[in-house]
Amino acid sequence: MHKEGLKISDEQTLDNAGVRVTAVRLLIWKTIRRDFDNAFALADLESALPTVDRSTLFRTLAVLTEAHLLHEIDDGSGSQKYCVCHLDDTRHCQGHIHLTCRVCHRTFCLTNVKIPPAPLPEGFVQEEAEYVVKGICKDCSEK
Amino acid sequence: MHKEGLKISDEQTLDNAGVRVTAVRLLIWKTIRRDFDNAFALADLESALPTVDRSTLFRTLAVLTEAHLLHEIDDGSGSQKYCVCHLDDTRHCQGHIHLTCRVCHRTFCLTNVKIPPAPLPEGFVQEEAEYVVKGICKDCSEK
DNA sequence: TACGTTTTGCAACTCGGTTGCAGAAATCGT
DNA sequence: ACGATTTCTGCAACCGAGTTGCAAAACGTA
Repeated sequence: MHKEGLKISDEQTLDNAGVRVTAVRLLIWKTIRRDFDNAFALADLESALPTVDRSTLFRTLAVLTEAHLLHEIDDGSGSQKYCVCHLDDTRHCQGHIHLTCRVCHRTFCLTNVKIPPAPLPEGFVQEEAEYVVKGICKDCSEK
Repeated sequence: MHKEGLKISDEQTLDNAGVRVTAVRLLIWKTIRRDFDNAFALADLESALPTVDRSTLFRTLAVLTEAHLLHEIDDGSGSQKYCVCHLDDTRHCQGHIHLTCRVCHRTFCLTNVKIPPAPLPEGFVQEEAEYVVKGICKDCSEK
């Protein structure tokens, strides 16, 4: 079937995820895909799309997150980050660790490095976990 | 030596950590020790000490953190949390995992559960790490 | 006690996030 | 294609947490 090779349009991506397609949403989604390799904040999207209102961007990010097209990252920077989910299946792409660089302030998803389990005390019911490694990224440490 | 048993005064705790002792700082430190078993936010301290100005609390928290009497936790709640360092040695008590409860919003330190190491990509220089488990704590899940 | 230094309180401000509401756009039924 | 209904968008205003400049108060030191 369409495992690789066949690319679906951005319109279809939204539609498949159950997101109603509008002109503004399509513009936002295309911009995210084009401009942001790594995690980005609402403010980043704001500068990339100065014509669209902040509240619309905010609400659209919520919609895309809800639809599992984005996932949220709390990298400790004080502002919520988002990242495109790069997994084939539509299930939550949570559970991987994130890297954040103290110098360039970029945050990366290590989608293939799952969070190692930790021993929890009796009675605590785990729902999710966040594992963020802070340090200096390859690019910045080489300079 | 004084491993257990001998308790030092709050004044001495501050002094030993290199924090200049003032009436307000002593009050703040005693309040933190008395009222907060778990992680607390600036806002919590504010309600516990309505007589002291927010900016003073804020700056004192920074001083205490700098002196390694507190450590900062980012539990994803959107507000910075602090927790008393319970280790004997004065070295950074970082490196343990934290639990945060979705129901009661309390955050706990698992001081004896170190963050399990994760494989990092070539070139990334790790400095610190944050591992927060989100879920439901014992108290809340038993209800 | 008088001096220089540090701390504190006040006020104001920033920044990211969030909401209510009215107009615009999309959707639906005919 | 049309109006009616629903949803989305932009504006404006607001919120909470954090942060800063500055003058007054507290400290410590001769």
